[in-house]
Amino acid sequence: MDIKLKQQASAITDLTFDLLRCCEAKEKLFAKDHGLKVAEFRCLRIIEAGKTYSVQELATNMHLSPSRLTRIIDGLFAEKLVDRVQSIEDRRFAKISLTGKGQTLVGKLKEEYAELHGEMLKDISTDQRDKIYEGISLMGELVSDWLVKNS
Amino acid sequence: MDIKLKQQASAITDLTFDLLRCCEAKEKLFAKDHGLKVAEFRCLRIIEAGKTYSVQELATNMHLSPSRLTRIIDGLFAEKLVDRVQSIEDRRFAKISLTGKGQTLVGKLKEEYAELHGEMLKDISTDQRDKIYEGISLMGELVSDWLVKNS
DNA sequence: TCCTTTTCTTTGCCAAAGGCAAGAATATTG
DNA sequence: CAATATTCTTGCCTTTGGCAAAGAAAAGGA
Repeated sequence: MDIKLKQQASAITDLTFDLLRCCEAKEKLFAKDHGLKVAEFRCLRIIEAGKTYSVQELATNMHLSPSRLTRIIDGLFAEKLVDRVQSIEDRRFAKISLTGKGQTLVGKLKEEYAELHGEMLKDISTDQRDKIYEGISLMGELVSDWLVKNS
Repeated sequence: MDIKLKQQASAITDLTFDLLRCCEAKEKLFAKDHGLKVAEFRCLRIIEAGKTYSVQELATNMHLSPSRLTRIIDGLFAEKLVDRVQSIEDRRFAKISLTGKGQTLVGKLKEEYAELHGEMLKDISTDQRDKIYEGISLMGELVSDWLVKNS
C-alpha cells in the first residue's frame, strides 16, 4: 500500500516537473506573440473586468511579493491597461482595475489563449479531455492546499 | 460538439494556469530549503548518475538557451556537483556529468521531492492518484507536441 | 592541403523577474 | 495624542534568461 503511494508520488513528481517546463515555455511564447512580458500577461489574466483589486490581493493570487506587483502594475499603468486609484474608504489601499483598453486586450488574450489550448486538445476525445480536466483539477487543489500549510 | 471543446479548453486553460503558479511556488520553496537556486535544482534533477550530457542536450531538455545553461553549469561546477570535461571524440562538445557529491545530492533531492508529493497525495485514494497521473500525463504530451510544432 | 562553412560552447552585455528592507502615508488602538 | 499596525512604494540587490559575437574544433569542398 505504502509502496503504491511511493510509486505514484514519484511518477507524478516527474510528470508535473515536465509539464511545468512545457507550460512555462508555452506562456513565454504566447506572451511574446502578444507583445507582453510574461509577468504582465500573468497579471492581466487574473484581473476581471469591472472588479478592483488591492496590490496584496494580486500578489497573493500570483504568489509574488507586493513590491514585485507594484512594478508589474507600473508597467501596465504606463501602457494604460490598468487604472490605479487610491481607495477612498482606506487610503492605504490601491484600487487596481482594467481600463477600457485593458478590458479589450484581456478579452482578446483569454479568447486566444483558450483557442491555443483548443488547438492542442482538438485531436483527442471528449472523454480524454475530461480526464485531463479532472486530473489537473485534483492536482491543483492538492498543491494549493499544500502551499497554504507549508509556507 | 465544437462548443463542448471550447468549454473544455477554456476550463483546462484556467486550471493549468493556476497549477503552474502553485508548482512554481512549490519548486521555489523546495530549492530554497535545500540551499539551491531554482535553476540549479531544475538542472540537477534531469542529470542521471553515470550519464554524460552536452550543453545542448541539457538546454533542450530544460527549454533554455545554451548560454543560460553554461551559466547554470558554472554554478554547479563551482560547487563541485558536476564535472565538465571536453569530449575526446569531438572536442567541441562538453561532457557534463554528476560528481560523487552531485550523485549523493541528486539522490537525496529526488527522494525528498517525491516524499513531498507523497505528502500531498497521501490523503486521497489510489484511484484518484491514478486520475491525476493520467490527466497530467495526457496534458504533458499535448503541450510538448504543441511546442515542437509551434516554436 | 588550404580555405570556407558549420557546429558547439563560452563570454559580454543587456533585459526581465523577483525579493528584502527601509520609508511614507494612512488606520487603528491604548 | 502617542504608539502600533497596515498598505504600498522605492532603492538596491540577486536570479533568471536571451542575443550576438568570439573561440575552438570539425567537416567539406576545390
